Amino acid sequence: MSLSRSTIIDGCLEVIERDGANALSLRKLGKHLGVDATAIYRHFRDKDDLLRGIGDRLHESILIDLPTRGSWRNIVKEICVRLRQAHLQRPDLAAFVRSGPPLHEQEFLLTETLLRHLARARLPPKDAALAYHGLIELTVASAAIDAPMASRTPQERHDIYARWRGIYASLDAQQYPASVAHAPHLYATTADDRFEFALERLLDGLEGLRQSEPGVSRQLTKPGRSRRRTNQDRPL
Amino acid sequence: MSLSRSTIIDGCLEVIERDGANALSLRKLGKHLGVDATAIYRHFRDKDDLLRGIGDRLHESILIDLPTRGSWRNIVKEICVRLRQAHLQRPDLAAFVRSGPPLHEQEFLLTETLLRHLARARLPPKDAALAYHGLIELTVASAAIDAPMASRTPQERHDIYARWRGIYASLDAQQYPASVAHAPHLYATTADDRFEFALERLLDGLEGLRQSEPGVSRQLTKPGRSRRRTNQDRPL
DNA sequence: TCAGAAAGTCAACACTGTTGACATCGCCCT
DNA sequence: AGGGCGATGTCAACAGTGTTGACTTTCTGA
Repeated sequence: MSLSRSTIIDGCLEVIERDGANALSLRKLGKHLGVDATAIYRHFRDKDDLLRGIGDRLHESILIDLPTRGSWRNIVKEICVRLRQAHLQRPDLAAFVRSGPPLHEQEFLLTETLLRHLARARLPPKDAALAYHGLIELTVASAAIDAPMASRTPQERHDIYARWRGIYASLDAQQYPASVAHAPHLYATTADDRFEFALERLLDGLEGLRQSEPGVSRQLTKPGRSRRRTNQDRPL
Repeated sequence: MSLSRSTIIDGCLEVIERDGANALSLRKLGKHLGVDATAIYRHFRDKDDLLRGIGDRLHESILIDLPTRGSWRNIVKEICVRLRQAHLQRPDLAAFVRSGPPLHEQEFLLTETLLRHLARARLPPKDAALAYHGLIELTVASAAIDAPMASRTPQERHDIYARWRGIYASLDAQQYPASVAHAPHLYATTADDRFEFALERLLDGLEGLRQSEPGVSRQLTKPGRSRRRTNQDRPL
């Protein structure tokens, strides 16, 4: 039936689109492709390999047309936002990223790009590596948490968030004063806004690690935690 | 055999301790408890219910003996570290946290405690709520990512990380200069250290949102956080 | 052309969560 | 004390999963 890694992954995405990611089984995929389920094993070592392939496919969209000029902060943010976007589309994607280091070209390119811009921000190499890990973890992870919600309609999301807020608001004010007081603001914005808030704060923290330019007076960098607000960036 | 929700969860933790979390099946659990597998259905509606029970059990350890005095920052950090620890023990735990708001008393208490200390740090309520979401996401999520590694022996982890570093180090230096340059620092510390780095940076960023004490000269707070409005609703 | 590799098929294995029918135990009420 | 009755544990079975080995077909390249 002229199967190939590429056409199989196409089929996966169609099945996932239709039945959800959790419902993807090899037998169902085989039926969808008009092929025996085990034929897939001629192209992928096992299901993990297949899922990884799906992951790589989704990663392709992240780096295309990425602006090469602009503040390091904006570009890093853009990468993270896109990475999150890709992961939101396929909830279970995190399961593979989770399990290991980059194995495909797209992921290597992503790592490279991220590290390059962190170095451009004059983060010491060690900090740049740690920042890379932190950014990836926050991004991928928050996507994994938000994915189930992303698959619902905006109306459903709104209702669900409202209900959750209500749960907090109706707690016993004696026992849970802070929860009641903050209830109006919990789940009050979109999941994307919440992610961007955390991402911005993480980036704020990274700003404090930047080394001053070699030839310039270095009194600008404060040793402790500064809340310097350097790059005033426009929201891409 | 005098089964109960509590003793079953005990058995779960023992099996998980021995065979890893992914290997927990009802039949194996039944054998461990000296009981038919399906007897568990007399106490839990289904496996999800059982896993939720395990989750709640693990959350119990987070707040006990939590220092009540100390800087908001240290306490918040301690909560997050403990929360991460709890989640690392049970990889699949994230799947339920993921799916919703607090459902058990332990989680309400955790939210309350976290919000209280964020308010004590003089974060505006709206920011405190967003900070709460961000801290939870980073913590739970990073735990979900690191969990598979946590179930291995230190020696195995060391070897695996070394291999991953090697992958980056052996990339083509022309095409991936930043990756090669940073290779020695990638996966160079423990996952716990990487998490703490990201957490510290996030906390750094939160420091910048603190309001000055009412009676004190307020020149420390910068007037405008211009960037806060991103205003574009992402489609999802 | 024709050998040999690649690709697809089929049956089977060892698992998984879950359900319904059956047996048993212990507790409450008269 | 005895009768019921619900809670609990047992057993067999179902539908589903990923995966493997042996078999057959198809295609390619020397």
